Amino acid sequence: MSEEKSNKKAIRKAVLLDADYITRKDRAVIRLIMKGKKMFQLYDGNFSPYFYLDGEFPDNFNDARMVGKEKVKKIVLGKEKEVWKIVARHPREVPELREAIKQFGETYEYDIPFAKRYLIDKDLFPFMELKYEREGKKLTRIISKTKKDSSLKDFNTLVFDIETYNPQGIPREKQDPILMIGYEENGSLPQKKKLMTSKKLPLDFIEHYEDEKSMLEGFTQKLKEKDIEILFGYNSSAFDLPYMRARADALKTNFLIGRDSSSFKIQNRGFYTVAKVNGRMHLDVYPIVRFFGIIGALKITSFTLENVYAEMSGKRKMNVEKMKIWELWDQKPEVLAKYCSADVMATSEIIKRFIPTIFALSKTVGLSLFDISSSTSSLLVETLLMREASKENMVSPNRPKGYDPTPIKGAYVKLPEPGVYENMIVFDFRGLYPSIICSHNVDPFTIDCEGEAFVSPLGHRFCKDKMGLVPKVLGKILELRAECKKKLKTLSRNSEEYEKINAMQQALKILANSFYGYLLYVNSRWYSRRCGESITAWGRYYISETAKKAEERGFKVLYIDTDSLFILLGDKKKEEALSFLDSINCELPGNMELEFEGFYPRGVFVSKKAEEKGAKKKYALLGEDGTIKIRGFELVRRDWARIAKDTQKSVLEIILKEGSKEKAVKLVKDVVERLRTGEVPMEELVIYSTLRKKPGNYDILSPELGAAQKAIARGKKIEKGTLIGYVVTKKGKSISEKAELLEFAQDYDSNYYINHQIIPAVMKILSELGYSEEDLKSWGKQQTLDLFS
DNA sequence: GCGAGCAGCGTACCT
DNA sequence: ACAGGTACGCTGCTCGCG
Repeated sequence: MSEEKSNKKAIRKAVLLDADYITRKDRAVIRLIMKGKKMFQLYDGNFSPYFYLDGEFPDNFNDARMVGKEKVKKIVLGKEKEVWKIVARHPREVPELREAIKQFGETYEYDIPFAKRYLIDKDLFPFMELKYEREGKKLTRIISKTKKDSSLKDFNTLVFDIETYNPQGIPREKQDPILMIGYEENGSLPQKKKLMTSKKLPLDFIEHYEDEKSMLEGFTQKLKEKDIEILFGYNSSAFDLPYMRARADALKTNFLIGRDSSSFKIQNRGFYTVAKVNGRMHLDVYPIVRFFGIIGALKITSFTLENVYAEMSGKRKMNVEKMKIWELWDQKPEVLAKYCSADVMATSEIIKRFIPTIFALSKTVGLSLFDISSSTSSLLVETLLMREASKENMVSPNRPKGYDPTPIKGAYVKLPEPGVYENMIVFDFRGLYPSIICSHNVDPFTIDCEGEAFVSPLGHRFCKDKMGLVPKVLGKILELRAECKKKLKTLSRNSEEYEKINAMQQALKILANSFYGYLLYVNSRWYSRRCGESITAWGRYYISETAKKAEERGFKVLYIDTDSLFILLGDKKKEEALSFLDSINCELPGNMELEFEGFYPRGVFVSKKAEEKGAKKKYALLGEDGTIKIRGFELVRRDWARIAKDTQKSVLEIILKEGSKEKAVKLVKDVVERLRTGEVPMEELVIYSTLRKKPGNYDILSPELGAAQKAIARGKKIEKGTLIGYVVTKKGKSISEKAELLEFAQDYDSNYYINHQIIPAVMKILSELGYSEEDLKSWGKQQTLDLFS
């Protein structure tokens, strides 16, 4: 039976992937990106843009851009009201029409993208399988929808990476050719790894092309032939794709990678620019990895492909000097080929790790994979809330116009007494803020109500009888996550099902943890200072109450930070601490729960620099299995030289595991000696720091800015956001004068590294083990070097 | 004109 | 372009002294 060109009504099934809209005869038509056996498009012309007005029109009001209006009953800012639903002629006219109408009252939901509006109104989510009726390419009716358990393996995927000639260091797209295109289809099957290039190389994965032009054309052809549905790259939106298109232009050919033989469009989305390809999903892994970094799910300091792969897998991938790629091509092209191939492999590994969570987020939130890939956590929460608001017949609130810039009072952090301790137990509240929100019905529209209420320590009242939208949505997320966790226990690790549910669980965790921040984010629709400050006030209340009760039970509370509690076991048994835990949990409201985090035979808290007081957020704990948990120390910071970090780490390990001050001092002495004799390689002396502003916008000349300025003078391109890796050299007075990028540094200032890096990093810890104040002072005043000679 | 002392800029970290 | 709490190095200013 032929499906083509049939104008008869037909019933079909296919999976929804994304939606956007096109304009036909001045009308906006929704375009659904679907996948049956193949990806295709379906059109729905029966949907119009609209927004709401809470106010009254003058009788004679007329506007050609307004094609309809009706009174509807809605819940607006928590109150039931009659408002006007105003239907616009075309989405692009909505802003203008709203301008014309806003004088008559408060307008709402005028800034929701049209396709997003469609998905929300129809309650459609990506990866739903739709059973629908169509006439040709027109969708006439959705008969049913079911959530589909799609994952990466259901798609034809291609991961790619290009290498370019760069005799000037940075490749120039008008003249420097693309040398190779490495790619891999459908996961990491070795036989699917290939490399397109114009040199004939004795490697089994080479696909030879006559020249650069035919290689580019071959790539486009490949996407078509293999019917690629998801195209992955690393930083491909900013580099690979634009470069390929520029080369195609220069070579007078096309770069039409879309299913409809279009090219791609660069979209600016907040932080990131992403390249949108029609009819295929292009997903740039770089912004995805950045997202995981920003929310703290991936704790790394640099987001280069090399570093992400190394940190994620613990393996090192083959690397080459970027500046010398052109030389490799000329002299050792097979090395370059292997490198390119290694980049593809690394990208592919990163995809395996992160894309399942992106799928889970997409299914849960209802944004397409492409949208999720450039999303922020606030957008995720907001989309969830808007969808639920729509179901509850609520109008989504507008973003706040003005706000109080003074921050609200946040978490409680207890000042620790510096010292080395034995036998500590750490408890923490499981999802403290999310559980407070749900257990106390914290919502911008349940606040300050009459009647029964949860009263926050600040006196804000959250009513008990009407559940707010925020706790309702968050509660569902928490419930779903609990179900996932339960199911995971019944599954064997490494199974496909486990992976999928684990990814879902991770996605739900990301979402749950984003609600508190969202409520205080100044551009959020549900912004509420009073909710935010109530949450932290409850947080402070519960953690300090718990500490108080621990003290009453005879435990010494060493340290508290936000939701975690460090207690000293003293002469008590572990069981006693655990029964204390139970007693706390009996009294906690709702889904709040204190958890046993761990037992630590030994731990160290240090004092603040140049002060007797303890330092907060800086400690090291030795676990029962011998692992050491380190927080806040210089050694976890990227703006300290590796030599200092490594030394500090060794000192910590010696102190915690062996308790030997002498051994630690000996080690420090050796390092100082190596520094003094110039044996330490430059790489261990690099200090990394980001220029968060434009180089010209600083009031103060910091070392990293000094290094950057000198590099700029030598023709390097350095802009806002660049990570500067510098070495402190001998030349100059101030540190900023001495600082040079690693690549330009000729020598290093051993005095600086000894007195400003090694000594401060280790003295803190050593001083907790018997170094007296006198020792400390004499270290500071005397020639530091003498002490070590 | 110069060094000591200090405030505040700036970054990265913790939960 | 999700929050607030915190440490701390460095710069560049003020101040006191000469």
